[in-house]
Amino acid sequence: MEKKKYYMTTAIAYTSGKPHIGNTYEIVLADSIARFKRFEGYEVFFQTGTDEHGQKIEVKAQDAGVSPQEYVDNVASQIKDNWDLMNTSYDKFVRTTDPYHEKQVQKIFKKLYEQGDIYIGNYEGMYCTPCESFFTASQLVEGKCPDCGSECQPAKEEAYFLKLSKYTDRLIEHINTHPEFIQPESRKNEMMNNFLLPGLQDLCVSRTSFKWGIPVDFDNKHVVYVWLDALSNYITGIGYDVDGNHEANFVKNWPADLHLIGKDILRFHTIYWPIILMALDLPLPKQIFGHPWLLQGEGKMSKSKGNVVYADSLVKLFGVDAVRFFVLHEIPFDNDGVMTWELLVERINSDLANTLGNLVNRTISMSNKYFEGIVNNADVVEAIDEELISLTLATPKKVLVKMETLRVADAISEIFTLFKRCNKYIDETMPWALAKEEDKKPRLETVLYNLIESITIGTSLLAPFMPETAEKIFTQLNTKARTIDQVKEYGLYPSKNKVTDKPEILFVRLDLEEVLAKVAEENAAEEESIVDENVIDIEAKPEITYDDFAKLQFQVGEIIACEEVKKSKKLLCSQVKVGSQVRQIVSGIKAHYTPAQMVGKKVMVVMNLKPATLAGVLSEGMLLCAEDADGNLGLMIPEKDMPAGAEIC
RNA sequence: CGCGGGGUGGAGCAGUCUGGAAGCUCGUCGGGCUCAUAACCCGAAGGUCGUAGGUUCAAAUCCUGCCCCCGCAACCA
Repeated sequence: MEKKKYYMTTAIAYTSGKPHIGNTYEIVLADSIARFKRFEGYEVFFQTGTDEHGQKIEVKAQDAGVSPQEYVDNVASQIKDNWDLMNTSYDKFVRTTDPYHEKQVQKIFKKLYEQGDIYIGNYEGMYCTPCESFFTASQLVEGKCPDCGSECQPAKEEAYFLKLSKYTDRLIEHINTHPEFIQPESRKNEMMNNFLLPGLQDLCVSRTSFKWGIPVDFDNKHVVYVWLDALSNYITGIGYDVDGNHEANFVKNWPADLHLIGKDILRFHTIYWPIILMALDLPLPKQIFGHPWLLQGEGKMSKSKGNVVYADSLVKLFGVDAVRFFVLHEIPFDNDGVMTWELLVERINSDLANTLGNLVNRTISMSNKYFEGIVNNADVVEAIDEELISLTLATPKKVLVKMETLRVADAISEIFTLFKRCNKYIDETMPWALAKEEDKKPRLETVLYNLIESITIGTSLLAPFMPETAEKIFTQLNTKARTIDQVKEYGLYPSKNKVTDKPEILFVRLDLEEVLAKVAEENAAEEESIVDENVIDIEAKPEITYDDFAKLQFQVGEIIACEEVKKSKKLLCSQVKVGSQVRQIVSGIKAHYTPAQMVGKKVMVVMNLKPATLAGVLSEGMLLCAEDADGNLGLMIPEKDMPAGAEIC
């Protein structure tokens, strides 16, 4: 019988830097689903990879003093190593710099252009020269660049656009008739209400402001927009060909059964990607699942907070399967999960060491102690066995049901419920008491047999999530993983089989204090290595003339009053005395100064900036601050006391 | 009235769609057991399910107002 195919992908990872545990979560989640589908009998093709083009990478490479290709080669191999470290069973690792991918993307672009879905037009907008970026009128902040604040000029640039509007109705129709298309469902409403129903603007799908991308082959000034490039990997990676000479893999596997992605990029996958596919006349993927995020302690993990955790250091501390277990178990379904060292240690101790590890250990120990490791089903059944057996047989179905809707955390919980029941069964049957009476030996054999059988079935179900641990348990029990059909039958463990005589501890109990100490040690070591790099390089702006400079008027201002701007999270409104006049100036520094701290300070003010209204409050100038890499702001204050109004020149 | 998520015993969560005795894990306290990784098993304490109203025989669950927290967006002159 032909196996049913299952094609799934993760998002491809952007190669701007080393992946942290949040990125790693996605690949582990995907891997568990892939392994489980294989267990269920599907022929799975599991694709992942890296997204390697774009301005950001061009800039990063420049900063690092290497070519973009060298830069992405390096990061891509880090990412791949990371995926391998987590023991992920992908079938294909795509890189968007792979020649076959680049070639197909060029062909896709050309095809869409030739059939009129991509047209050349003018990108009209406000152009910021220093940033080399276009902005729409609504993005601009009072005529200034939202990124750097410099003056933007209305400008036109030749660019290619994808006609989204043409396919909007079809997409809305598809989403409405396929409730499983966007998951979880709450995300579907978000996409509908925010983007689709208000109407889509055509998407600009080419860039001329940087070079690191796939060139448009019939118009070399342009490179293909990174998202068009990146999304295409889902078809190019399995051998799509624009001219129809597809590889067998594509014919077999498209459409994808699942795109697993982070919830932040749902818009690209549920709107742009389906439209691209419609334009290519290809069927749409069956399901797009936007998974939640793994947060660490207080707030998101971020480099600036110094609390980024990388998979490799976690693996070093806890082992691959403990990390896999934690991220899978801790992220429910449509809520973000939180990671703290306390939670990590708690989960490892209570679920892995106590419930599972100890269960396997005590069971094997008893087998050795009472029967030299020989397991035998003497078939001396008592009523008490029924509960264990029926739960064991019910568990596979429960797990299948949870996995059907990708509720991985719930599926794992079902398996651990079974292991807990096994522990209880030991207390109920009291093997050590049976061992004291010679004529109870057959009953004792049966009890141990039941335990080993239930553990074998539970472990077979656990294997997709914790493959290494499952393998260890099977080795200790001297048996193999059951197939999907074999877990539905009780009593397949062969009688007279011998378990290992020296069971190894599967998971060592951890001491929170020790773990925290190790973590602190590692952090300290890392900080030392970066401590002397406390300088910042920013992107250079074009040279200006003295005349340009002379246009600016800076003066010392004294803050005589300051209050928070209502309805705003970041803004403070200050009354600033400059000479004989008082200016009202709004600044985005609430996070760094309280109104009380502001009052009395003599600061540097840009006087001749066009007044603007921020959050409904008039601002007649700008207070200058220095900003560090973490976004901390410090006001510029004259080194000597100067009168309010003194010119800065 | 920008969009969205959330507020359930000390901590972390499920339950809310499809009203019908408030559940899980950890922690605390008491007990049991000794095969095992001070583990395992049993029991107890602890919650007016954010708040104020409404619908209902019955509300954590449905409706309305309000308060608080967290993302994103917008403000970062």
